[in-house]
Amino acid sequence: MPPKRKAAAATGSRPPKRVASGVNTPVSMGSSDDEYMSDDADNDVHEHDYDDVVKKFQASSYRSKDTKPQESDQASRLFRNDRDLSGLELKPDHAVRPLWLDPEKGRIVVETFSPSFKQAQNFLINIAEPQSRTTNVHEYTITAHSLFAAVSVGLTTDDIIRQLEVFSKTKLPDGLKDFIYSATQSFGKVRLVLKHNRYYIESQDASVLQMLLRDPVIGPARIHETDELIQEKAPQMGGLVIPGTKDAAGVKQAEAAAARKKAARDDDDDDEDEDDKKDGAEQDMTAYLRDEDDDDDETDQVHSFQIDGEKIQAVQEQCNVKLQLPLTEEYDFRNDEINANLDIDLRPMAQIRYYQEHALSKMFGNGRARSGIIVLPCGAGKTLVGITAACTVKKSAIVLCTSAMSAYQWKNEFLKWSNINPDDIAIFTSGEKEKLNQRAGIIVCTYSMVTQNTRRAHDSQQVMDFITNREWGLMVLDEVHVVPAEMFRRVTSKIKTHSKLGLTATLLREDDKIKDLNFLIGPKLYEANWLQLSEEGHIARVQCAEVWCPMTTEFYGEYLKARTTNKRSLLSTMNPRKFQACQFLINYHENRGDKIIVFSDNVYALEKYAKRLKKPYIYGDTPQREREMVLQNFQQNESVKTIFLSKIGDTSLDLPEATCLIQVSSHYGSRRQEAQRLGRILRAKRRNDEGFNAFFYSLVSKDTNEMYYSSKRQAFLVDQGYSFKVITHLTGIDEVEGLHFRDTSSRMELLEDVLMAGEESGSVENIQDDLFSGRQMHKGPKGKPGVRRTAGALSEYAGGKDMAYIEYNKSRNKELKKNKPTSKFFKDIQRTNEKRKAAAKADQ
DNA sequence: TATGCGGAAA
DNA sequence: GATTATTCCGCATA
Repeated sequence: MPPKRKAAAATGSRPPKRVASGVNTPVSMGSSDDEYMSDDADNDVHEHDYDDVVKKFQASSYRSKDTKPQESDQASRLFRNDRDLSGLELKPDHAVRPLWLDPEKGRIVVETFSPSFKQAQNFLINIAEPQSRTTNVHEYTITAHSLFAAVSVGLTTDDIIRQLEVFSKTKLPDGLKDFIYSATQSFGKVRLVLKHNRYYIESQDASVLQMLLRDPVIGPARIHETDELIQEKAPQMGGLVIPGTKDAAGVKQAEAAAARKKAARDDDDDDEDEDDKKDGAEQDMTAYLRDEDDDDDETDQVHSFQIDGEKIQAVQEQCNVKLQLPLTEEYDFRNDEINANLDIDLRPMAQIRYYQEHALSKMFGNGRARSGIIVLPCGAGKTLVGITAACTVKKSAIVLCTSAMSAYQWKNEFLKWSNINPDDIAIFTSGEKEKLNQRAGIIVCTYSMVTQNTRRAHDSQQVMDFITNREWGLMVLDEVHVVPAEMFRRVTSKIKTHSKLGLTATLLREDDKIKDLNFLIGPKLYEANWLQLSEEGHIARVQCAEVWCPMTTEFYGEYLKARTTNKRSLLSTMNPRKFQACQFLINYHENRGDKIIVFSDNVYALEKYAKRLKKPYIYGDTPQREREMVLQNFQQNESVKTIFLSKIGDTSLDLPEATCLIQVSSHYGSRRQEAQRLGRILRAKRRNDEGFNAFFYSLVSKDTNEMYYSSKRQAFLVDQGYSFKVITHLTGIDEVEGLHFRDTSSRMELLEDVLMAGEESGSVENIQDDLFSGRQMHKGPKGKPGVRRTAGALSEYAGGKDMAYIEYNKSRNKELKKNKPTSKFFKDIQRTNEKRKAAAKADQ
């Protein structure tokens, strides 16, 4: 039975204000939070309702593991027929409405061919998680987090309900409605603020704070100044101009500021919708955004208590995940008198694109800086978004990136797009430690520099102190999908910042940590549609294809015999037919005038392919100088049309010349890697040429594991709307001049070579063998390719010995795991194992 | 230049 | 269904 909702409730009417006099005032969350509850006596009933609804939806859509359905529910489920949509009457004009709502799962299906699709999409992107986007139908899910994101960008509960109602083909199911009401009630009530280098939890409703203080995690995190809550006047706000927007470029600031408030809200719909004719129903839709400032102006008092900066993450997690009461982080930077202003503005030449403006207006929509994540495809101008954000806040900013190289690029972009004084921006990496003397400035550094926990070089310690001891206005986290990792998440607790902006192209990880970003950084504020951007010419159009290469009989025979996955993957990568396909494609595209990048994760294969085709290649061990030389030649030298890259090239290598991409081997099924590789060619310089197309080939050996991985990897891109063509035969491949491995003997030669390499990387035998032969390991990538070896009696001995070693560690692992099953611990054991192995090797 | 650490992945 | 174990890569430091 769906929980009842109190009718009077609905609209934004404010609950009677409660101000607790002391810590001891008991208060229940249900009552204090519930705007439509006026009667305290009903508390229990309502609390139950709330739980029930939330649980129901969590169970189905968000965290199915955490909730056990009640037994009564389970039974009733059997008799109920939820899939029967006959109860949900279609509206008479359902044909023009694009949404199907699944009441049970919080799932929303939108028809892309509907006349109001664009509007619906714009709206859905705010309130729901995209699940898949295919040609005719896109699928979204409403979760507590997606609703939080919606509320954070300024939508009210009513807005959400009303819009859903308008777009839906059916009457809005009560269950869904209740869920939205329940979940959104608590949002935006509690803020995390940074003042004078201290963190405070702040709310207009003191009773909520009292409730938080009784929480076993949050309570102990409090720093007691007094037992009383702090009370102060709530800040006021005014208009704001984001630099680089049409408004800012134009006339007077004052005028613009006034207009801006309106524009920030209307933009959402108007920009793309101009081409659509609006009927009555749709006009409703554009009027939904409320005046966000109203809420805050009504109240003049806020209450707060201080919490330990060290425990921020735990508190945030507790609030977000356990209590369903996410902490809002908003930085009222214009009224920040304490931190020095930074003299920075966008150069007049910098005109930001509409989707960048959209993204930024989500962030600054109410005149303050909200923390959150912006998702844009590679090459769509993430950097410029970050820079514009910094120019809006005009306070000290810290930019974190994954590599030293990208730190360097960030600095250059800042100098290019903004008028910042070169003295006010510094790079902090192991290679470069520039000093920043000003009161306000920008530091660009790598994640690892900040997260380093072991002893530091002297000067690096100094800079680190400088970073940790001050208050930052804005922290930009580039490639934010790396942050959930155990190590990297430390940055958010170490550095004190008022607002955080996460940037990424692929909000994906293969583990389930991505949702941690919700409390580590903030909700997702904006996500662009790849296909739409490429249709509009902001990123390149891409033809994706999967080339199926049959295995040669010799190779497939060995493939079936192979024991280790290692050997198997090597065999399928080195499949001569695949090599030929690669050669053919390179040949074909070089003649077309394309610049080609070939990716191979396997270093051995990379080297073989590149050497045989006489192309330059770069992998991890390639010295910096050689890298630069190769890259520069690729960009500028006509005769260098193709380069080979290992996974070194996955991220943050800017190669705007590349127009064609061939993937030879790609370990495993990482969707993120696939997407990021595709990103390498999205910024192709020639993308705006008439009829220009970039190409993305994935070479797959038939009937091997690669087939399975390949489909997994493509999942993300397919969801983004890319379609993969399958090519089973490359016409004209036999006419290629100098095609390798035409005859059996050369193929056998290759096979032998591969088998030997396979054994070597198969790990065990070669160690002994090498010592036996008395030869030094060939210098190469971690001793992989090179010296030839045979396996014999000795290697059996070695293998046996090694097995004993492995067994030993296995049991030890188990033992240790009993005591402390954390993955961190497990990792440490692995490390010591590896070390021991290396030591054992050295001993002999 | 070599070492060690941490991350990503099925 | 949770767990596993190996490989490569990049950064920071000595």
